[in-house]
Amino acid sequence: MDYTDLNERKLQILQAIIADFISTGEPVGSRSLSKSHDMGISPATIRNEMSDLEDMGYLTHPHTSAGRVPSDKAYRLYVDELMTTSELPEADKLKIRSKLLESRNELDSTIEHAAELLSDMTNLTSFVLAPRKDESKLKYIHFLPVDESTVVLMIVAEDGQVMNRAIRLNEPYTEENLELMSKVMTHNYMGKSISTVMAMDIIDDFTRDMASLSGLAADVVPSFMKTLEKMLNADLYMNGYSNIFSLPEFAGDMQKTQSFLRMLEDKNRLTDVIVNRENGVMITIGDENSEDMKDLSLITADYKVNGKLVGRLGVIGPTRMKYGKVTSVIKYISDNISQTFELRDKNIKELESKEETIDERGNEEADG
Amino acid sequence: MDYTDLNERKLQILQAIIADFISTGEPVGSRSLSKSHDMGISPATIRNEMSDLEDMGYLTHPHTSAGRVPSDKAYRLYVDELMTTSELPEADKLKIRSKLLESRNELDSTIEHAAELLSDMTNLTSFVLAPRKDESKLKYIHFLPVDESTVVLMIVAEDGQVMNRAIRLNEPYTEENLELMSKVMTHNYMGKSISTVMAMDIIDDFTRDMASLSGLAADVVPSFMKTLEKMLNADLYMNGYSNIFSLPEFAGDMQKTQSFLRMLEDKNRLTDVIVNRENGVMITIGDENSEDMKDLSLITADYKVNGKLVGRLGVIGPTRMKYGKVTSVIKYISDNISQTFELRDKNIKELESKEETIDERGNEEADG
DNA sequence: TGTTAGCACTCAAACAGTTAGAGTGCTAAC
DNA sequence: GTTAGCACTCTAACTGTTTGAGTGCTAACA
Repeated sequence: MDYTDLNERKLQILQAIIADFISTGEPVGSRSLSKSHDMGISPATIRNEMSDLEDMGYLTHPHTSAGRVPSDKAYRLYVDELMTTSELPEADKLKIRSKLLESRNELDSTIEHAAELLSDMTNLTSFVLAPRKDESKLKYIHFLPVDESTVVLMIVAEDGQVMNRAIRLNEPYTEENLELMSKVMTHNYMGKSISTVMAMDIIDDFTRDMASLSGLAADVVPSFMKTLEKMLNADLYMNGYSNIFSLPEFAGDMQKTQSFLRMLEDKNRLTDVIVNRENGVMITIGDENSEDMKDLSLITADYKVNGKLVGRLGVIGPTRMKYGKVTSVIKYISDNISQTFELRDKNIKELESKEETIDERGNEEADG
Repeated sequence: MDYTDLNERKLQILQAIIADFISTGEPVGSRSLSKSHDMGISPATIRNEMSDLEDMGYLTHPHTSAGRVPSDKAYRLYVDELMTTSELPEADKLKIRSKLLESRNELDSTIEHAAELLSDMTNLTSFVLAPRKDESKLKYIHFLPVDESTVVLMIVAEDGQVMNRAIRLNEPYTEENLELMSKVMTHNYMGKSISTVMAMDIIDDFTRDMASLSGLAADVVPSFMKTLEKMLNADLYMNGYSNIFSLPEFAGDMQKTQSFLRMLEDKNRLTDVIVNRENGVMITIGDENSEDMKDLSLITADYKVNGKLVGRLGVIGPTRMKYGKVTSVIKYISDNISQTFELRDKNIKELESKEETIDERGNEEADG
């Protein structure tokens, strides 16, 4: 977008207003602005500029005698043009690195840790979407006996995702049945993406390749489909629900707090929103979001495992948030998740030549 | 406990006060009490009795000129002696049955549904603790290859619980290695309870039975232990966080709401509390709980799968709750989970013929 | 012409005073 | 033992007032 309608001074004033408002949460007035940011012009002049900025839609006015508040448009400008994304302090970086490395052998806990870090460091509500699997390919399908009427279905994807589900059967089965099903289904679906398989006619495959098992199909197929669906609807880890209580915009407003929490409780909806975002770092502000989030901002970023985009993480909070700081944190964390999981491959090569020892020193790597 | 210190009339008055307070949330005064419950004595007499009840610790007084509020002791008496647990209306029963049957082939979703039902019908925050596995026995241990440096560890227990975890290895492996590990570990640990295995010296077993794999042990053993631990720390599903916003005791009190939600966010702590409760229906009121829940009440019950106690569900909310109604709902749901999973073996046919009618009617009112 | 000082005006928030209502505790009479 | 009556208490709701931060406008100034 083009912001040539704003001259240098207007930009400067707008930036000052946004900065002040972000840090205090109070509408900022001309007088206090001219005091705090010593910019060599009088409050009256600032007022004139503010008035112009309001006409242009960058500022609003809660009521006649209140200070100015940045509009969503102003935040957009700020994020695109004015914001300074400062480097994260070394202490924060260290904290992130060490916490992520702590669990680097376990994908799931890494993801949980990432959510914790994110909400702790931004003081907002964070979420991490575990691997996106639309295009991940199936590798095994396996049925395991549990008791006479229960089996476990296990699906393994090439990217390491495993999902299982207990299925209660209404018909008896034999171990041979399970073996056969496992083999045939693995053969039929391996190497195919989840969405491809979901579009196939599984029942048809059953009757063609495992006619003797058509009785089991009735029990197994729906669960199989649901499990695939669940693999697509990746888990959403959330953290820091109650952080909003420390924000002044929610402090007095039970209504607002309630609707925020209600919105967060609808995980399917939220997952949907998150899944459908653009890749890379994406910031959406206020009314750029859907109706039920029009007072909120979302910042998301992706992380990779082995160079492939697999998951997404981010925060949600009021439009008044420290965009610069938050963006830095999110970027650093997502890069670090990716790195944590990429290092490994290189490391192993190194390891193989050097043999041993890295394991003990494991904690200090990922430097630089 | 013995409540012989209370004569008939005191009991009657106390019951009336508790009933009124539970339904309105407002302190109840002598005058309004004598009006609403026509008990043939004057407000003055009631006042005298109230004063006695206060001396005995059954009532408290927010301030001089306010009505009386039941103390935790009063609720305890109410729950033990006075409460009437009415039968659940048929509509509610139907709703519960049909929703649980909907997912009867999948243990996990049944549990989720139970939590949803519970919070919907009590308007409180509900939780369901998935199967308790302290004593469940291991059945298989299996390692699956994913890529050159990742394997999936899968542990299956006799009760059908499956847990898996991706492990990243710092050493290369071969499929034969995995086979061997799977076989030996299954052989060593099958039929043993999780806690027994956790107490064993796994590393030692490795060096004895799979000396050639001692290199892998360093990567595998910690993850194996953690996975067992995770199997013990059963998942806690929660539902209805935001229900408390509709309760007057929280409505004006941000502080209280915040601390409630913060408490709920500490899932480990909460799981601990729930795990350590007594079997059967257990109600704990106010200061009978630990310090951080001293303004709250908990009601829990257990559910069974195949006749064995496996999980626990319940609600948490202010001490002012509809103990009778809530208890009925919890009981009905827990019995129904147990039944859903037991019925199966007996006469599935019978169930299926009934199920059709329930299913149809269930769908009408499902998901608004 | 852009900048500034001054001034009238506005509004929310904080404060103080008042009233109404619901309640208590005590006492004396029934 | 029960009750009516009464003085007293406290909160919640309401009123009016003040204060302070802010605006918009106008007229003077560089």
